[in-house]
Amino acid sequence: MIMEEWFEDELVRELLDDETPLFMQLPAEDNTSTYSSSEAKSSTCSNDDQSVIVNRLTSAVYSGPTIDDIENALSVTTTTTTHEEQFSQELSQARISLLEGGISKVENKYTLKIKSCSNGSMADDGYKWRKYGQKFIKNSPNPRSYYKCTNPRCSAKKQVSRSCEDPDTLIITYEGLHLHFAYPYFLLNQPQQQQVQQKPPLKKHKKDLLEEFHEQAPSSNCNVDSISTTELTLPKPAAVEEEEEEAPCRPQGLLEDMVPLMIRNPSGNINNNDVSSTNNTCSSSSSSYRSPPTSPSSLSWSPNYYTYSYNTPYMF
DNA sequence: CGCGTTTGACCGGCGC
DNA sequence: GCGCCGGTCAAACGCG
Repeated sequence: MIMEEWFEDELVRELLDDETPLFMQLPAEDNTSTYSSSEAKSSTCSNDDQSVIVNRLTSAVYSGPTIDDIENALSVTTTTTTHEEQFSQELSQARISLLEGGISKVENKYTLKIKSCSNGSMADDGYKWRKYGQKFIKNSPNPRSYYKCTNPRCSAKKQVSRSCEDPDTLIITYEGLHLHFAYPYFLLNQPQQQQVQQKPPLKKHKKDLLEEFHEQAPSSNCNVDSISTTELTLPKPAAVEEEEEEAPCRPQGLLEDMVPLMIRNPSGNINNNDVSSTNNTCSSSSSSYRSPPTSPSSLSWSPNYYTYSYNTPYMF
């Protein structure tokens, strides 16, 4: 499945970025025990690499690509530049590391196993969810809760249940994407937009991007203080910026943003620093919101249903 | 009063 | 066909 491969590559790409997930970042007042996403961040990829990669990934998707186009764009064997070759190797190596680190792909879902907070609330992944159901699962003493992304344009869902083996471990299964974030990359079908897209995106300073993001999401809550730098580094097509009002495509983050970021460390030593940071963001997932919901869109996506199991020594 | 949660009913898939 | 099970819906409820 091409799209699955794309998401998998995205996952690995995220893992290659040494960035802090939104919900792993400390509040502004307390960032001493963990690395700062903006300061300590030292991506393994250069800006040029990232530009090439992002261009490669995005242009392959939203320009109405054929399967061949996507395959060519994503192929680790058909890269033509040394940058891409290097990144492909990194992708492969990181993928291997992920698998060795206990992450497995099962039935197209992202399944995260994390230690819960003492108060029982789940990890804050930076999105606002609405609980729409709860079920008692057979052979499990713990009910499973069902959440939907509150963004009316987003079909992302997640299920939260407690592990039978360890009551402190939450099992969060993400289904689908926060696709509204990706709209800018999927809606550009017009030639001029495509042309713009295929240009290397203009790199803005992180500060500028941060300000831009704040302008876009003024009502975001505390977590906006620590906006995912992944989002910030993603290029925002100029054409989209110009047409944003007419066709609201405000980024809110991809599922790939939070899941792979949560499992940032492919070698499995996601503890200590990151864990301490999650401690401080241990609020209900419904307590934060990256950006206000926008108008509904008919665009929906059949969930790219990935399963990544991840059992960490998290202590929230 | 608005928003989010709770909870029971309903539905569809699957196995027997 | 029937029952089980997981997922979804929607009315009722609670809270700020």
